[in-house]
Amino acid sequence: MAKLQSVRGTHDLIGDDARAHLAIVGAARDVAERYGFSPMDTPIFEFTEVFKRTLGVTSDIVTKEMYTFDDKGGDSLTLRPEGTAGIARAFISGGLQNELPLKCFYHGPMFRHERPQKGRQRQFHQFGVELIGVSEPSADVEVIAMAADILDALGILSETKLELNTLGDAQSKEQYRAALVDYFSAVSDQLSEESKDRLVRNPLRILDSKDAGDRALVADAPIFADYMTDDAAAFFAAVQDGLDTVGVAYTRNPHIVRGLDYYSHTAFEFTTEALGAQGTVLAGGRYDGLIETMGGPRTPGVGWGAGIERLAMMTKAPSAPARAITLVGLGDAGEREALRLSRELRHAGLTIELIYKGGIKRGLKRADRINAAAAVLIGDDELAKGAVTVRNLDSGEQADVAISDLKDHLSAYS
RNA sequence: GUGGCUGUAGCUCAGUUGGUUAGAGCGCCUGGUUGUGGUCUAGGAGGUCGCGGGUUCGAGACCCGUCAGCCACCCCA
Repeated sequence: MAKLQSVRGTHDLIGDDARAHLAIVGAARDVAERYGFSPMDTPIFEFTEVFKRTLGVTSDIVTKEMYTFDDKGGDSLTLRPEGTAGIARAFISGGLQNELPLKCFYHGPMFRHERPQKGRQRQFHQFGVELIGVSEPSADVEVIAMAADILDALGILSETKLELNTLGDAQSKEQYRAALVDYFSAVSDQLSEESKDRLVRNPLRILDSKDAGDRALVADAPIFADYMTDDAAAFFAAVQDGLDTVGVAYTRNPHIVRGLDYYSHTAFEFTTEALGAQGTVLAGGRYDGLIETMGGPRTPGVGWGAGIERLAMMTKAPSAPARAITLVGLGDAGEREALRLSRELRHAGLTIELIYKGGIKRGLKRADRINAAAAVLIGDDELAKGAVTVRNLDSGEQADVAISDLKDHLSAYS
């Protein structure tokens, strides 16, 4: 590191970029609260075991993408790569089992050691929701409908497509997996190198391969529907019926495979063509086995996570903040009065920008640059009369205003 | 982890087959205007040419390495 620079794949959020993130979180939160979800904030690092156990030891995230380190006490800790595991851990260790259903939302930074590209950073931000303790398909429907409402609130729902799939229950999943291994093993010499690897680690992934040769093989592969239990099929039918009922459009995509091992039944992604290769903007599913896997009581759950950076790339520029009024103090007495007035006027609800140094010219120039609505000139001439000069920066008109009337006069600008 | 493209001023970029003191626009600062912004105008500041090594009489340019950015693969939000 020859030069002071940010760590690869990390990014500073400045001004409008930071504003865009806040706007997305704010909009998502408003919708989530209307659905009866409450905020929840868990630590950004956990014992490594929390993620190893839940995400599946074969997943790429665990095997090569986690920021793991030993702390001074010798414990292995990991910066969270996603949000659900921490929530599940808090659910178990925090005694929340008696408050079912638990409906919560969260947002914050996540960390994954991947090669950066468009829509992908090593530190990125997610907004997510979890609904824990409800095994009915209406929970899946509600959580998906909320996602659609949030995208709509952000004005980008029409640019996305909801893709829906089911992974079935544990039994369906296991039988199908075995069938796939049988099928692909017989033709493994025709598979791409990557898919040969997938065959061992995660055969479902082969279904999602972009390799042309793989795709030809996938076309004749066993289909999941033939291996689904009646219960799993009924559940999926109920979810689809529910989405139809609430009016959320979707397309079936049998090749959607969630990357994290804890998913079962419903899996879904909101995708877009607008962001290049990383088109998934919000994704989630049902994870009925997760909490039990972690050592808690058997408790169902469903939720999703959304990439705030990806959403930000799709939303328009955030609405500009309120136009300010600048206070330009001239001379010692004027500067002191400007300082005093700045606080008084802010208390009155006005957006005040104080000019810290320089004369009137510099003050007005700065006022212009920040797109202020008006400038208040406070100098010896004015103070002698107990007044100030208010200049409308759009029209150029000026008015003498008594200091006692200033608050009322300026309120016309906001 | 693999591959392709790219690193020159605060920003966007130009820089000829390697040649003397590295440029432009925007932005910034100062003056024209001793208390009046935007427009105009005159001037000014600002550069380890990402970093390290090599080739050469001579490197911003060519070669190697490295770091970073972008894009794609992988994977994922």
